[in-house]
Amino acid sequence: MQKKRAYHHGNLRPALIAAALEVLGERGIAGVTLRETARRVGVTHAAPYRHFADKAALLVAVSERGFNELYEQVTAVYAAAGDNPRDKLTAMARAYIRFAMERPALYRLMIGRRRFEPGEYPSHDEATQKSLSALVDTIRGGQEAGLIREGDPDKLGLVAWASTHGLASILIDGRVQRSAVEEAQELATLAAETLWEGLAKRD
Amino acid sequence: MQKKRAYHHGNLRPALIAAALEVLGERGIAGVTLRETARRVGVTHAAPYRHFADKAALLVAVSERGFNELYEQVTAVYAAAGDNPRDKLTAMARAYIRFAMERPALYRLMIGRRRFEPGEYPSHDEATQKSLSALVDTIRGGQEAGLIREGDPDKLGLVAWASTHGLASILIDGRVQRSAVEEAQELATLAAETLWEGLAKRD
DNA sequence: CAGAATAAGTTTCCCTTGTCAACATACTGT
DNA sequence: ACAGTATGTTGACAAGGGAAACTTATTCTG
Repeated sequence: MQKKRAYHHGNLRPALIAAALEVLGERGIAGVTLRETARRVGVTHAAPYRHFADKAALLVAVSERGFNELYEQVTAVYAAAGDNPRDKLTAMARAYIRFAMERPALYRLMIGRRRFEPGEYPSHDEATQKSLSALVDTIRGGQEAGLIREGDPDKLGLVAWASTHGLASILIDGRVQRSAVEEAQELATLAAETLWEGLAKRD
Repeated sequence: MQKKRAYHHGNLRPALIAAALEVLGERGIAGVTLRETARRVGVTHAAPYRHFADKAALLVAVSERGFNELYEQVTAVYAAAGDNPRDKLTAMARAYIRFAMERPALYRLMIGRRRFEPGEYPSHDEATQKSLSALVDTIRGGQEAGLIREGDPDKLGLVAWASTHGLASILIDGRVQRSAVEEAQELATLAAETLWEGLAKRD
């Protein structure tokens, strides 16, 4: 069944998302073009409009997939790490940084200036939220265990996320030389530990 | 002298930078177009090429200006804050966040994916470095005063910068509701204090 | 099972943009 | 004055996003 690809592709939407992801990896975010994406799937440049309102919608879909993958990776290490909130935090930071380092363009797409109003793509919002929940959970857990100081867990979570995201962002944008994944992991650990100390409850 | 604008503009280069900065503020980074910029200055669409190799070069020039302004604002509060490194750090973080909140598109341009190879625009590299020096200086100062733990000041500075930049980035990309400048300042303070605690030397 | 809807692609067009080449004009130094 | 050089202008091109009109498959009804 050589899938001669009749008039109808069959499942163009996911195919487009995959192709866009591919282009994203090869040429970066500015290199993602509706036409090139369509080309790769073997369809004309206007075909995508049957599945996405516009280019932004396609990018949002790609971004959403990215968040889902990030979620999986982060929760995996979250579960694998011991009960110690500190270890969980460090493990998550490392996984987060690793994700960003391995797929910089995707990460930038996900985290960069949002291309839509909140509520416009509910499933994307949801995927974003999910990805961050483990972090806030950890902080809440640390507070309950008396290890982390009092304070709105959402705000503390924001601070925690910010420091990790900031490091990822700086690393992938090459504003710093040490951009090898391994060294990045060290820095992730350093940042996570610094963060933990900063959040810790003082006796 | 109505500056009928003869054939020669006179100082097109700075005018273009200013115009681009204006467009950047109004329409965001994607809205900055060579043609629109030229239009605002009252010059034809190809004129900019006499002063900038391409669009990227213009954006780099704008970014450089941004870094110089950031530098001024940060060093101003750095100097104004007392001798206490902790206060200096907090003041700088607040100034940094304020800058980003007030000119989000410019900040994104400055800090986003770099559009050139290191060394390609030396003066830009320099402006970037300068802007961050105060931060590393503060950390070094804190170490000398025995307030901050040992460790490579550059690495600690990177962590410090990361947490501030991360917060700025999250705030301006609207991934969080509280985006008013005032509330952002509170978060900046929280982040800076957390950071300080994380960096502090334990007895 | 025959149509009629409808979904999914395709062709054509249009407009904007970045960039380049060829041409025009103002300034500068001699 | 005038050649040479900056600095602008015109015109052309290709690539992209997007819209409209047209074409095929699929699917749903009676």
